[in-house]
Amino acid sequence: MRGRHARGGYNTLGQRMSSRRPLPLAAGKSPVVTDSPWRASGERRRDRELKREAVIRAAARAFNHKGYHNTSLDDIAATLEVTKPTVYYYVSNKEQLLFQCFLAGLEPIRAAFREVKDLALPARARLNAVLRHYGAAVASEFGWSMVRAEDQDLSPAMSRHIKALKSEIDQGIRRLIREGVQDGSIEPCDPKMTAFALAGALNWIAHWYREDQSLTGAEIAEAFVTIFEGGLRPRSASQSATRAPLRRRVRIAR
Amino acid sequence: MRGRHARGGYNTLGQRMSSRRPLPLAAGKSPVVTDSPWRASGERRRDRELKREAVIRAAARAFNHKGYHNTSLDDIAATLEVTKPTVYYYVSNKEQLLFQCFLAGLEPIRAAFREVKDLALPARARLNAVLRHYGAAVASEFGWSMVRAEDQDLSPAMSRHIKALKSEIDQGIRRLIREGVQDGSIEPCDPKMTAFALAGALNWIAHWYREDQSLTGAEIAEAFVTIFEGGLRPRSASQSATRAPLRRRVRIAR
DNA sequence: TAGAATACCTACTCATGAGTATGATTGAGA
DNA sequence: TCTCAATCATACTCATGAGTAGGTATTCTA
Repeated sequence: MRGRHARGGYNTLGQRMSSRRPLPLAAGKSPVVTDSPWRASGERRRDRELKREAVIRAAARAFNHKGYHNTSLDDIAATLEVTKPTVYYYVSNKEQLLFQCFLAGLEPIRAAFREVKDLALPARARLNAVLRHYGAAVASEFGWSMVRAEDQDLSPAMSRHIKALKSEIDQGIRRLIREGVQDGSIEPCDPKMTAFALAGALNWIAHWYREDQSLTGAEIAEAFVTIFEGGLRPRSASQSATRAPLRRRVRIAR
Repeated sequence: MRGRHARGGYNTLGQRMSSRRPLPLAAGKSPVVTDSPWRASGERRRDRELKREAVIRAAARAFNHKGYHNTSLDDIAATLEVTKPTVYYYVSNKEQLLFQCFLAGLEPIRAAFREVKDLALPARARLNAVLRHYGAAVASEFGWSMVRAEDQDLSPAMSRHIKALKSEIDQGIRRLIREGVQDGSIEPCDPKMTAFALAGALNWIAHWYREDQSLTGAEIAEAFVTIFEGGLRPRSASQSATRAPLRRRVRIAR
């Protein structure tokens, strides 16, 4: 039932589609909105997988825009210009829908880990590459489903499943950090806390990206990586860090 | 039908608020009072403000535990061992309830800004102090309401209100970063992106803190500040980052 | 001690939305 | 062309939960 989700179908999901009618959410930089495979012509076409993906993508957009609980399956159906039973024809229930969105968003991150696995680079560089993909994924239309979906909304079984997948990513990041500390490319640190900090900063993109799309997800990730790498404390040889000029004790007018 | 909650189950998270006056409740770290003001004795006491705060605290715990949409006002009432109309006697509606939780969580952060305002310290030190309070607030029982509450769940007016309050915090962080860059205590950087990264990492605590309470919120914030300050790239002169040992080279990409 | 104000409860209304039973229609293969 | 499976719609069921109407009990006050 959920067999073919990750095989090769979703790598195109996050990026390009075309449309004629502007949908509620303006999907960012790339001038894109989807049109449903239904609207195309009067005929009833048989493209099960294509339509199924369209349903998932429409759901992702709706969740991203209104949240999971404020999105009804009637809404999603209306977006696609079909009716609710049609949606249920392609997906078993709302929870599955959210889960599929989650998987679609997660896949590029897992791909990034695989891609980086055998690269002849210090671990910090490999970590950075993963983080860039991570940021792009979180800023994608599936970002909400990956990041903001609450495990309380899911059945226990599915909650466990999602937690396992998230944990896999988390462990991957920690592992890269550990390797970096070992090969000297990363300053010694607590891998667990560092992973939390990095992933948190990136995950949070899903909370504000809709408001401010002046940068792409990858660009944001790039900026974050720069910040994390350098650190806030000045690196200049002057060592002004510990002896920065003190302020005068005055109130500064706002 | 949702099962009833155990009566004394939430003690470990409990926090006491300064039961003073109509002042908003704060997410301090003082020890516990879990009992609802109702079940104390058979008599019907008249402590409107105290009871109101108990309602808000119970709501915060429930939201934190099950999410906003999965928490009914009947649930909250059951926790307090009263009925739903009693809850409505103290708060006008569910949205207000969430808003009050939000305010309760936010207050300590605003207080931290005020507290730090006139300190004779470099801006980086003042920023760190704020971030520590920030982390503690996010890990408090009001953390969920501050961080994970979706603006889609709120009326437009209230959404604007909350956004304004959040923006105030954001601007405060950016300001401290700018000051730090000017007084030389912070490495030159983009204040906006840096603020996003810092706040994001800290906000994310609200997503995982329930699962892992091995550290207090302040301790987590402390660890994060250390990471942020130092940066990932090694500072020791001996270990040049760009010259870290390469792994076996299998493939070169990107 | 008799109102009056406060505090609380029982028992509703009503809207929403997930999910389905059932039947109609269409496309593809024979 | 004829059939059957795939596709899709109409029109429901049913559970949940926000919010309320109206009454009861308790405490305060004059």
